[in-house]
Amino acid sequence: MTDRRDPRAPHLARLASLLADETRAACLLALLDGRAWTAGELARHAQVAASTLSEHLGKLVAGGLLVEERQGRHRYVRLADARAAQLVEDLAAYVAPRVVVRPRGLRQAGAGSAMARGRTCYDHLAGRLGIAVTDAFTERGLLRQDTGFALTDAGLEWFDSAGIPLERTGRRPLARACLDWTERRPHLGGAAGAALCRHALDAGWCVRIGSERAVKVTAAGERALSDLLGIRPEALA
Amino acid sequence: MTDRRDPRAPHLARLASLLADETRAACLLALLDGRAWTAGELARHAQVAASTLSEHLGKLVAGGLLVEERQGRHRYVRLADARAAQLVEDLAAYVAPRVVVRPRGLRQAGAGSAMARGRTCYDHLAGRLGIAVTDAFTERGLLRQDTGFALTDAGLEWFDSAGIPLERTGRRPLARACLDWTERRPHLGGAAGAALCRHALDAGWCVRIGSERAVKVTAAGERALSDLLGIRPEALA
DNA sequence: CGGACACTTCGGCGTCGGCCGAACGGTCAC
DNA sequence: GTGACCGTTCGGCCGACGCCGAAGTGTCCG
Repeated sequence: MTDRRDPRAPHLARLASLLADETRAACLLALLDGRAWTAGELARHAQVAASTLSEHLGKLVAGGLLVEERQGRHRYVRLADARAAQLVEDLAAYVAPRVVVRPRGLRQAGAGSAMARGRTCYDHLAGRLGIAVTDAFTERGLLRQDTGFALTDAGLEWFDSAGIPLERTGRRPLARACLDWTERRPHLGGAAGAALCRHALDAGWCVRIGSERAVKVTAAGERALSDLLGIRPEALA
Repeated sequence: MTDRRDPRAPHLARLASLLADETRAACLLALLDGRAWTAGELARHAQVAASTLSEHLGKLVAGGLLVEERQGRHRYVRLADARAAQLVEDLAAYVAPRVVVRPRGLRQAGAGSAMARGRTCYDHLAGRLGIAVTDAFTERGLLRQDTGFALTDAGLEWFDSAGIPLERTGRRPLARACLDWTERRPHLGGAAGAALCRHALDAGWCVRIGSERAVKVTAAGERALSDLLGIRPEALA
């Protein structure tokens, strides 16, 4: 009979109120690409006055969801850390089923379909590329999804033999399921997903397209993915 | 250069706004025990007028986070499903580090310490009891936490030999890490955690204390946990 | 030094939403 | 039926907040 409110309630409400505004939500979703945006870019993206956005950024930074970096007359902001990104992802995944499925005309949009082919999701790979990698991991017994979500011993060896170092620092789990928005299936996130994505960009397996979060697999990338994971180029088309 | 807001933004903001009120947050946290509360119980718990709470419940039900069940002059509400519970858990876990650690006097509160010993977290076990079970699973190679969070083959066999059926229906993962609020460590959630908790209550391994979410391990429960998982009674004290 | 630019601060406007008490309607017990 | 009880609806109050444009501060460049 403790008819006392939970002490977490005020904190929970304050956190949620940060996300409870459509403009701030749009900013956070945009920042899910993991890169740093200037205040001006975000203002244009969200279609509000610069003054309005400045106040929003103040709240998000004060609330700890974003961190800022001042360079000259620019204010760069990005998601504070993997936890913050995970939070936004979780919320977005919850509402994903309610978002209308985009009608895909055959000749639909180059920009949208590039994003659907491959993109980054904070610091790991997503889109058809992310799913193809996750499927390949699972089929080859490197990743176990049937009883949870974890790398297998063979998976650890794969990273080792591929020369991709896994940082087991901090409390971030090695493997974590991240629900893919366009594919509606989980892909590989966590420290392993981040390491793989970093290596893929460093080694030239894929490159960023324009200033957006979309990525494109290179010819070298197709060879590497085929050799190391048995992924056929068609799976990425 | 798509300076178009993400279509998920409005949905995300509306979902977050449901959690962005302190009174509603207190209700959702209370409902995390997985049971159904009447509107009156919640009003007393949250310390607001019945009329105020009625409106809050209307919003939470309309938003799909709660489901209601009318019985005579009572309106029972509970969390809609495991996804909704997971959502509240995720948010609460995010703010957990900011919640002041309760000063534990030696002779501190019977009610609080009973909750710390063992409780339900939506539909699985939490508190020291939940942690003890999770640790035992991990030490005995039934659960893998070092590379993610998943049951092992030995874990599947354990459930089988213990006569606890695992429902692999729906998309709910078998094992999922749920951050324990009092212990600050992950415990076993997901379908396997739910099945284990259900069995523990059905088989009389533990019983609910009063009307709260706290549970107490019985003598039979101590024997069963010792025999099946090697958990010493001292670990539960 | 002067002008263009990026961002912030401020004042003011309008809206939204949480809160209550009072009145109402449905349910149960005697 | 009569009264106690639980929940809902309504009206009204008030504070919080998102939005803008205008003015101000600091930075970069020629």
